[in-house]
Amino acid sequence: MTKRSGFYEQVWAWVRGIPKGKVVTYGQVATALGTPRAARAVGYAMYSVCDEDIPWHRVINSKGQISLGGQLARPELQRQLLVQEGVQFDHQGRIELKVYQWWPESH
DNA sequence: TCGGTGACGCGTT
DNA sequence: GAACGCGCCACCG
Repeated sequence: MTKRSGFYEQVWAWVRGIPKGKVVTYGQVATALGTPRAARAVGYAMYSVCDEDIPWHRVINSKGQISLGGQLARPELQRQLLVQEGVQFDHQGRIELKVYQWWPESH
């Protein structure tokens, strides 16, 4: 299966392991995969994702806010999905990373 | 093979 | 604290 050929597969697999009610940053995923500088590639992977099994909405930027801007899905959709899982936003529409950020080694 | 693109991150102003 | 610019890595044509 030529699956490992895609860096995306690794990203999707890692993102799939994010527990409900928690969020992670692009740079964090890149770091977990061994490429802290590949945050952009991670964002690209999210753009390419089309599986509903992947909690792409749990991946946000280091600023704790949603960027997006494409037709794929509006920021309000991601915000709604996160709120539906119990994640709360500030008045500026930002997420408290120190509260909701999840670390696989942080257990 | 090469260039352009993109849901980012960090440093500086 | 916010905004701007450069650099980073991976994928597509």
